Amino acid sequence: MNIGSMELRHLRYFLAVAEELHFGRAAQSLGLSQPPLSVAIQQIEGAVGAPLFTRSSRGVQLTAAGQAFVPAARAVLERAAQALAEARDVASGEAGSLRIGFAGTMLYRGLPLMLQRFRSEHPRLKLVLCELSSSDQLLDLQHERLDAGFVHTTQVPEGLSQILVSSQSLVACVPQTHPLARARSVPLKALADEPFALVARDVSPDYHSRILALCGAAGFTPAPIHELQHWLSVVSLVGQGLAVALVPAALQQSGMAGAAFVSVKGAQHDWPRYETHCLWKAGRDNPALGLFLSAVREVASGG
Amino acid sequence: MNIGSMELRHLRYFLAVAEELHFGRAAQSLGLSQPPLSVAIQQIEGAVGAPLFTRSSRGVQLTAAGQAFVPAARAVLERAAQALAEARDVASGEAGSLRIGFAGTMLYRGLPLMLQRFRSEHPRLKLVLCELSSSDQLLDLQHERLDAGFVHTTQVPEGLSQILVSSQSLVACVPQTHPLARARSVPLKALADEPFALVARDVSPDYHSRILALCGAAGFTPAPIHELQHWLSVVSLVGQGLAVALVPAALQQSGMAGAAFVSVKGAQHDWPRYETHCLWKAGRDNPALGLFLSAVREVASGG
DNA sequence: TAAAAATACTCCATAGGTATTTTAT
DNA sequence: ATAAAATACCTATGGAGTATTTTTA
Repeated sequence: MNIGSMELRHLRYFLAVAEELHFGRAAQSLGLSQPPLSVAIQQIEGAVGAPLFTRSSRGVQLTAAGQAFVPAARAVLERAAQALAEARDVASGEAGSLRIGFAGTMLYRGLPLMLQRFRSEHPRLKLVLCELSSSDQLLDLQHERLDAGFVHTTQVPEGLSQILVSSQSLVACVPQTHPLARARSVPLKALADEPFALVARDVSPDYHSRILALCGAAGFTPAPIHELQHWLSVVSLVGQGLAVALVPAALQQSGMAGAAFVSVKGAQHDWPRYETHCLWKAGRDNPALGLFLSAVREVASGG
Repeated sequence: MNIGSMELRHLRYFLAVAEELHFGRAAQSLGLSQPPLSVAIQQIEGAVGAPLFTRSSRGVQLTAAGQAFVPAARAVLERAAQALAEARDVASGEAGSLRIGFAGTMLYRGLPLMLQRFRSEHPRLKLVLCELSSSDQLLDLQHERLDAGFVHTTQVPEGLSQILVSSQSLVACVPQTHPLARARSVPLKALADEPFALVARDVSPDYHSRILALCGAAGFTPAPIHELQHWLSVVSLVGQGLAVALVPAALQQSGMAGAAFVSVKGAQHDWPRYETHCLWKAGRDNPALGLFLSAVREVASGG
C-alpha cells in the first residue's frame, strides 16, 4: 500500500487503536469487529513502511514511529474537518472575500461609512477594494474579476443588476479667485468662455457626453477642453485657476485648495444628476455578495 | 454524507476536477471513468453542504465555496503525505527524539563532545538530556522513561545492555590549604583522620559502599562522613576546606576553586576504577537509539 | 491455559464500469 | 445538434463479518 491508497479511515482506525492500545476495544469503539481493524492497521503500516504498534497477547504498544504518527494523524483529521467547515462557511456567506470596485468620488459619498458598517457586521468577510474608473469596472464586473462595483453610469449593460446608491446634483466648480466664486448661483452659460475641465471620455464616456450635451443645450461649446483621468484632478486643475468644471456635488467634501463650488441656475429635476449605482453580475454565486448587497441597500435607503 | 464518511479519495478527485474544470478529462487523468467521478463529487458536496462546482454543458466552474476548498483540500493531502513521511523517518531513525540521562560527572568526560558530534551527524534527531543520579537512571531506563543513560554502576540490572564509555581512576581530593595538597601522591591512610565527603548512598550506592570498603581495607573507617547529592558538591565542600574525598579523576577538570587533586599511592589495576557505562533497555525499538549507540561506541573506542 | 491478535473464508456494500438520458447552448 | 454531466444499472473489488488459528506470557 502506498500513499495513494491511504484514506482518512485508516487514520481514524489508527487513532482509535493508539487510544485504546487494544484492538478489540478499539474495534468496538469504532463500531466494527476486530479482524478488519487488524487488516486496516496493517495497511497503514504498509504505507508507512514500518510497524506502528508492537503487539503481544499482553497488549499493544506504540512504536516510536507510531508515537510520531499520533499527532500527525490527528492533525490531518483536524485539517480535513476544518477544510469542510471553511467551504461551508464560504457557502453560507459567513466567510470569504469580495472584490469591490469603486469610482474615486465614492470616497466622499458614503463608501467609507458603508464599508465600516459591513466590516463590523461581518468580520470574517474580507473586502478587497479596487479604485477603478467606471468603464473599467463594467468590464471587470462582466469578466467576474469584481464581485460588485460602485459606478457612475446611466447605461447599465446587459447582465448586470443595480442598486441606486446616491444621486447628487452637478455643481459648477470655479477657482476661488474667479469673480463667479462669490455668486450664490451661476447660469451655465457663464462658464462659456472659460477653459473647461472634464474627466476623459474613456474614463466616464457617459458623463463626458452628457456634460457636453448640457453645454450645447445652454448654447455654447466649451473650449478649450482639458481631459483628466480622475475627478480629483479636475478639481485640482480648477483649484489652480486653470479651468472651470461641472462636477458632482460630493466633490465639495474633497477639501481641494483653491476650488469653489457654486450651484447652477436652472439646475432642476430635469437636469441629469450624478448617480452612483452599485452593480453586480446577476447570477454570480458568491454567497457573501448577498450579504454585501443587503448592506448596500440598507445604507442606500436608510442613510 | 457527513464528515465521517469523507475520505482522501474525495479530496483527490475534487482537486482533479478543480484543476481540469472538466469531469471527463479529470476522470481520465485519475484513471477512471466519468460517472463515478460525478458521484464522488456529489458526495463531497453533500459533506460540505453546498455545491463546489457550477456545471453546464459549456464547462465547469468553481463556486466560491469550491475556490475556498481548493487550498484546504490541498493542505489536507499535503499534511497526510507529511504524516506518513514523518512516521517513516522516525522508523528509519532519521528523525525522532531520544531521552538521554547522564550523571553529572559525564559533563567533564566526553559527553559534550559526543553530543556535539551526534547532533551534527543527525540534525533531525532531538536529544532530550536529563541530569540524573545513577540510581534514578536505572529506574527510568527500566520504565522506559529514558532511551539511554550514562551511569556509574558496577551492577548492571537484568534487561539492560551496556557499553563501557570511560574508566577513570579515583584520586584523592583535598583542600589546597591542606599539607597533602603538595604531595605527588598520598597513601589512602593519610585521609584517615579527616572529615570525609561522599555522594549519598541512595545516589550511587555502588560507589558509596566501594569507597567505604577501600578505606576499610586501608585500615580505617572515615568519620565524620558528609553525604552530598552530587559529585560537584563533594568537590565544592573540599574546596572550602571542610573535608577530603576520593573522587573520579575527571573532576580535576571541574575547575572548582580551592580543591587539589592528588593520586593515591598503591592505586593499581586491582583498585576499583570509576567506570561510566552507557546503558539502554535491550529490545527497545526506538530506531534512533541504534544510531546513538553506534556514535557512543565510536567515541568510546576511538577517542 | 488464557487472552489477544492474525488468518481464512464468506458476504455484501459500494466504488467503478457501461449504456443511456438529460440538459444547456 | 452537440458536448458534457447526470442517471440507471451492472460488475467486482475490497471492506467488514464469523469462525478459527497462532502467538506469547
